[in-house]
Amino acid sequence: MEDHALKYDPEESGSKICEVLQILKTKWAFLVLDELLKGPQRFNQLQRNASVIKTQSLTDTLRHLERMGLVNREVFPTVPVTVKYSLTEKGADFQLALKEMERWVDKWGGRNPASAE
Amino acid sequence: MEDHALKYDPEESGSKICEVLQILKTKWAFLVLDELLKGPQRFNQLQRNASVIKTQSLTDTLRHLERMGLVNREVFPTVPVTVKYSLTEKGADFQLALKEMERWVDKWGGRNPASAE
DNA sequence: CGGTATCCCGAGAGATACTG
DNA sequence: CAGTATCTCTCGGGATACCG
Repeated sequence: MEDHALKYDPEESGSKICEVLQILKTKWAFLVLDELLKGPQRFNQLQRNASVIKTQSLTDTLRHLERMGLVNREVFPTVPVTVKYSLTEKGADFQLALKEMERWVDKWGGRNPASAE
Repeated sequence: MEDHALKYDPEESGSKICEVLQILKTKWAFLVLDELLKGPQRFNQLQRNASVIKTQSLTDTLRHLERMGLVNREVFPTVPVTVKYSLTEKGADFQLALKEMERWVDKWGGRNPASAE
Protein backbone atom coordinates (compact mmCIF):
# COMPACT_ATOMS: atom_id res chain seq x y z
CA MET A 1 0.00 0.00 0.00
CA GLU A 2 2.37 2.66 1.24
CA ASP A 3 2.31 6.26 0.39
CA HIS A 4 2.44 5.90 -3.34
CA ALA A 5 1.66 9.15 -5.14
CA LEU A 6 4.80 11.16 -4.75
CA LYS A 7 5.51 11.90 -8.33
CA TYR A 8 7.36 15.01 -7.43
CA ASP A 9 9.08 16.27 -4.38
CA PRO A 10 7.41 19.26 -2.76
CA GLU A 11 10.70 20.62 -1.57
CA GLU A 12 12.21 20.34 -4.95
CA SER A 13 9.27 21.92 -6.67
CA GLY A 14 9.67 24.71 -4.19
CA SER A 15 6.05 25.13 -3.44
CA LYS A 16 4.17 24.51 -0.27
CA ILE A 17 1.06 24.38 -2.32
CA CYS A 18 2.27 21.14 -3.81
CA GLU A 19 2.55 19.74 -0.37
CA VAL A 20 -0.98 20.72 0.46
CA LEU A 21 -2.22 19.08 -2.69
CA GLN A 22 -0.42 15.91 -1.82
CA ILE A 23 -1.82 15.82 1.67
CA LEU A 24 -5.34 16.29 0.42
CA LYS A 25 -4.63 14.11 -2.58
CA THR A 26 -8.02 14.45 -4.27
CA LYS A 27 -10.62 17.12 -4.58
CA TRP A 28 -12.98 15.10 -2.44
CA ALA A 29 -10.84 15.84 0.55
CA PHE A 30 -11.89 19.48 0.43
CA LEU A 31 -15.50 18.46 0.38
CA VAL A 32 -15.22 15.90 3.15
CA LEU A 33 -13.37 18.32 5.40
CA ASP A 34 -15.96 20.95 4.70
CA GLU A 35 -18.69 18.52 5.58
CA LEU A 36 -17.04 17.45 8.82
CA LEU A 37 -16.73 21.05 9.87
CA LYS A 38 -20.44 20.94 10.51
CA GLY A 39 -19.71 18.38 13.17
CA PRO A 40 -18.81 14.72 13.60
CA GLN A 41 -20.73 12.40 11.38
CA ARG A 42 -21.21 8.76 10.71
CA PHE A 43 -20.34 7.18 7.41
CA ASN A 44 -23.84 7.12 6.05
CA GLN A 45 -24.49 10.64 7.12
CA LEU A 46 -21.48 11.79 5.20
CA GLN A 47 -22.65 9.84 2.23
CA ARG A 48 -26.01 11.48 2.32
CA ASN A 49 -24.72 14.96 2.93
CA ALA A 50 -22.07 14.70 0.27
CA SER A 51 -23.95 12.47 -2.06
CA VAL A 52 -21.79 13.35 -5.02
CA ILE A 53 -19.10 11.21 -3.52
CA LYS A 54 -19.48 7.53 -4.13
CA THR A 55 -18.94 4.89 -1.47
CA GLN A 56 -15.52 3.85 -2.61
CA SER A 57 -14.20 7.37 -3.04
CA LEU A 58 -15.57 8.35 0.31
CA THR A 59 -13.83 5.49 2.08
CA ASP A 60 -10.62 6.17 0.24
CA THR A 61 -10.73 9.83 1.11
CA LEU A 62 -11.57 9.19 4.75
CA ARG A 63 -8.82 6.63 5.10
CA HIS A 64 -6.36 8.93 3.48
CA LEU A 65 -7.31 11.89 5.62
CA GLU A 66 -7.09 9.65 8.64
CA ARG A 67 -3.56 8.64 7.74
CA MET A 68 -2.63 12.22 7.16
CA GLY A 69 -3.92 13.06 10.60
CA LEU A 70 -6.76 15.32 9.62
CA VAL A 71 -9.58 13.01 10.58
CA ASN A 72 -10.41 10.87 13.57
CA ARG A 73 -12.19 7.57 13.24
CA GLU A 74 -13.96 6.12 16.24
CA VAL A 75 -15.66 2.77 16.23
CA PHE A 76 -18.45 2.02 18.67
CA PRO A 77 -19.14 -1.69 19.00
CA THR A 78 -22.86 -1.23 19.20
CA VAL A 79 -25.19 -3.75 17.65
CA PRO A 80 -24.85 -2.54 14.14
CA VAL A 81 -21.45 -1.03 14.30
CA THR A 82 -21.35 2.72 14.58
CA VAL A 83 -18.46 4.75 13.30
CA LYS A 84 -17.95 8.38 14.00
CA TYR A 85 -15.74 10.61 11.94
CA SER A 86 -14.52 13.89 13.25
CA LEU A 87 -11.82 16.41 12.55
CA THR A 88 -8.56 16.43 14.40
CA GLU A 89 -7.05 19.72 15.40
CA LYS A 90 -4.99 19.64 12.27
CA GLY A 91 -8.03 18.98 10.16
CA ALA A 92 -10.10 21.64 11.82
CA ASP A 93 -7.37 24.16 11.31
CA PHE A 94 -7.77 23.76 7.59
CA GLN A 95 -11.12 25.40 7.88
CA LEU A 96 -9.69 28.86 7.43
CA ALA A 97 -8.52 27.90 3.98
CA LEU A 98 -11.90 26.43 3.17
CA LYS A 99 -13.69 29.51 4.39
CA GLU A 100 -11.42 31.67 2.34
CA MET A 101 -12.24 29.72 -0.76
CA GLU A 102 -15.92 29.99 0.00
CA ARG A 103 -15.62 33.70 0.44
CA TRP A 104 -13.83 33.86 -2.85
CA VAL A 105 -16.37 31.88 -4.80
CA ASP A 106 -19.06 33.89 -3.13
CA LYS A 107 -17.52 37.08 -4.33
CA TRP A 108 -16.49 36.08 -7.79
CA GLY A 109 -19.11 33.57 -8.71
CA GLY A 110 -18.44 30.78 -11.12
CA ARG A 111 -17.68 32.91 -14.12
CA ASN A 112 -15.91 35.91 -15.43
CA PRO A 113 -16.55 39.08 -13.50
CA ALA A 114 -17.51 41.59 -16.16
CA SER A 115 -18.80 39.06 -18.58
CA ALA A 116 -22.22 40.42 -19.40
CA GLU A 117 -23.12 37.30 -21.24
CA MET B 1 -15.79 23.10 -26.62
CA GLU B 2 -18.09 24.51 -24.01
CA ASP B 3 -17.81 24.10 -20.32
CA HIS B 4 -17.71 20.35 -20.23
CA ALA B 5 -16.91 18.92 -16.82
CA LEU B 6 -20.02 19.54 -14.79
CA LYS B 7 -20.63 16.11 -13.49
CA TYR B 8 -22.48 17.47 -10.55
CA ASP B 9 -24.25 20.67 -9.78
CA PRO B 10 -22.57 22.77 -7.13
CA GLU B 11 -25.88 24.12 -5.92
CA GLU B 12 -27.32 20.69 -5.63
CA SER B 13 -24.34 19.29 -3.87
CA GLY B 14 -24.75 22.16 -1.50
CA SER B 15 -21.13 23.09 -1.29
CA LYS B 16 -19.31 26.12 -2.53
CA ILE B 17 -16.16 24.12 -2.25
CA CYS B 18 -17.33 22.05 -5.17
CA GLU B 19 -17.64 25.19 -7.17
CA VAL B 20 -14.11 26.22 -6.33
CA LEU B 21 -12.84 22.84 -7.37
CA GLN B 22 -14.61 23.12 -10.66
CA ILE B 23 -13.23 26.53 -11.35
CA LEU B 24 -9.70 25.43 -10.64
CA LYS B 25 -10.34 22.09 -12.28
CA THR B 26 -6.98 20.52 -11.59
CA LYS B 27 -4.43 20.73 -8.88
CA TRP B 28 -2.05 22.48 -11.19
CA ALA B 29 -4.22 25.55 -11.03
CA PHE B 30 -3.20 26.10 -7.42
CA LEU B 31 0.42 25.89 -8.36
CA VAL B 32 0.16 28.16 -11.37
CA LEU B 33 -1.74 30.78 -9.42
CA ASP B 34 0.81 30.61 -6.67
CA GLU B 35 3.56 31.06 -9.18
CA LEU B 36 1.92 34.04 -10.82
CA LEU B 37 1.54 35.71 -7.46
CA LYS B 38 5.25 36.36 -7.63
CA GLY B 39 4.57 38.52 -10.64
CA PRO B 40 3.71 38.27 -14.32
CA GLN B 41 5.70 35.68 -16.16
CA ARG B 42 6.25 34.38 -19.62
CA PHE B 43 5.44 30.86 -20.61
CA ASN B 44 8.95 29.53 -20.35
CA GLN B 45 9.51 31.22 -17.05
CA LEU B 46 6.50 29.51 -15.64
CA GLN B 47 7.70 26.25 -17.01
CA ARG B 48 11.03 26.63 -15.36
CA ASN B 49 9.67 27.83 -12.06
CA ALA B 50 7.05 25.15 -11.91
CA SER B 51 8.97 22.48 -13.67
CA VAL B 52 6.83 19.69 -12.32
CA ILE B 53 4.16 20.78 -14.74
CA LYS B 54 4.63 19.56 -18.26
CA THR B 55 4.13 21.71 -21.31
CA GLN B 56 0.75 20.38 -22.22
CA SER B 57 -0.64 20.54 -18.72
CA LEU B 58 0.67 24.03 -18.30
CA THR B 59 -1.01 25.26 -21.45
CA ASP B 60 -4.22 23.54 -20.51
CA THR B 61 -4.19 25.02 -17.07
CA LEU B 62 -3.37 28.50 -18.32
CA ARG B 63 -6.08 28.37 -20.94
CA HIS B 64 -8.56 27.14 -18.41
CA LEU B 65 -7.69 29.80 -15.87
CA GLU B 66 -7.89 32.38 -18.62
CA ARG B 67 -11.41 31.27 -19.49
CA MET B 68 -12.40 31.33 -15.87
CA GLY B 69 -11.16 34.87 -15.65
CA LEU B 70 -8.31 34.34 -13.22
CA VAL B 71 -5.48 34.90 -15.61
CA ASN B 72 -4.62 37.47 -18.26
CA ARG B 73 -2.76 36.58 -21.40
CA GLU B 74 -0.99 39.29 -23.34
CA VAL B 75 0.80 38.70 -26.59
CA PHE B 76 3.61 40.99 -27.69
CA PRO B 77 4.39 40.68 -31.37
CA THR B 78 8.10 40.96 -30.86
CA VAL B 79 10.53 39.03 -32.97
CA PRO B 80 10.18 35.79 -31.20
CA VAL B 81 6.70 36.19 -29.84
CA THR B 82 6.50 37.13 -26.20
CA VAL B 83 3.55 36.19 -24.07
CA LYS B 84 2.96 37.54 -20.63
CA TYR B 85 0.70 35.86 -18.14
CA SER B 86 -0.59 37.74 -15.15
CA LEU B 87 -3.31 37.46 -12.59
CA THR B 88 -6.58 39.26 -12.95
CA GLU B 89 -8.16 40.84 -9.91
CA LYS B 90 -10.20 37.71 -9.47
CA GLY B 91 -7.13 35.54 -9.68
CA ALA B 92 -5.11 37.68 -7.34
CA ASP B 93 -7.88 37.60 -4.81
CA PHE B 94 -7.44 33.87 -4.54
CA GLN B 95 -4.13 34.50 -2.92
CA LEU B 96 -5.60 34.65 0.53
CA ALA B 97 -6.72 31.07 0.18
CA LEU B 98 -3.31 30.05 -1.06
CA LYS B 99 -1.57 31.85 1.76
CA GLU B 100 -3.86 30.18 4.24
CA MET B 101 -2.95 26.79 2.89
CA GLU B 102 0.70 27.63 3.05
CA ARG B 103 0.37 28.75 6.62
CA TRP B 104 -1.41 25.50 7.35
CA VAL B 105 1.18 23.25 5.77
CA ASP B 106 3.82 25.29 7.47
CA LYS B 107 2.27 24.66 10.82
CA TRP B 108 1.30 21.06 10.43
CA GLY B 109 3.94 19.73 8.16
CA GLY B 110 3.37 16.89 5.81
CA ARG B 111 2.66 14.22 8.34
CA ASN B 112 0.88 13.37 11.53
CA PRO B 113 1.70 15.64 14.41
CA ALA B 114 2.42 13.15 17.16
CA SER B 115 3.49 10.39 14.85
CA ALA B 116 6.78 9.31 16.34
CA GLU B 117 7.44 6.98 13.46
C1' DC C 1 -24.41 -0.10 9.45
C1' DG C 2 -20.10 0.47 7.49
C1' DG C 3 -17.63 -0.76 4.83
C1' DT C 4 -14.43 -4.03 1.16
C1' DA C 5 -13.81 -6.15 -3.44
C1' DT C 6 -14.05 -5.79 -8.41
C1' DC C 7 -14.62 -4.27 -12.86
C1' DC C 8 -14.45 -0.62 -16.02
C1' DC C 9 -14.07 3.83 -18.12
C1' DG C 10 -12.63 8.48 -19.10
C1' DA C 11 -9.91 12.21 -18.08
C1' DG C 12 -5.62 14.00 -16.29
C1' DA C 13 -1.14 14.01 -17.11
C1' DG C 14 3.73 12.28 -19.02
C1' DA C 15 6.78 12.08 -23.09
C1' DT C 16 8.08 13.40 -27.51
C1' DA C 17 7.95 15.68 -31.88
C1' DC C 18 6.75 19.40 -34.62
C1' DT C 19 5.20 24.42 -36.00
C1' DG C 20 4.17 29.75 -36.61
C1' DC D 1 9.59 31.67 -27.78
C1' DA D 2 5.34 29.73 -27.20
C1' DG D 3 2.95 26.81 -27.98
C1' DT D 4 0.04 22.54 -30.74
C1' DA D 5 -0.37 17.65 -31.95
C1' DT D 6 -0.31 12.88 -30.68
C1' DC D 7 0.06 8.75 -28.24
C1' DT D 8 0.08 6.30 -24.19
C1' DC D 9 -0.81 5.15 -19.67
C1' DT D 10 -2.06 5.70 -15.00
C1' DC D 11 -5.36 6.56 -11.70
C1' DG D 12 -9.30 8.81 -9.92
C1' DG D 13 -13.67 7.63 -9.65
C1' DG D 14 -18.48 5.47 -11.17
C1' DA D 15 -21.35 1.30 -10.65
C1' DT D 16 -22.38 -2.90 -8.61
C1' DA D 17 -22.06 -6.78 -5.54
C1' DC D 18 -20.87 -8.79 -1.42
C1' DC D 19 -19.21 -9.22 3.73
C1' DG D 20 -18.54 -8.73 9.19
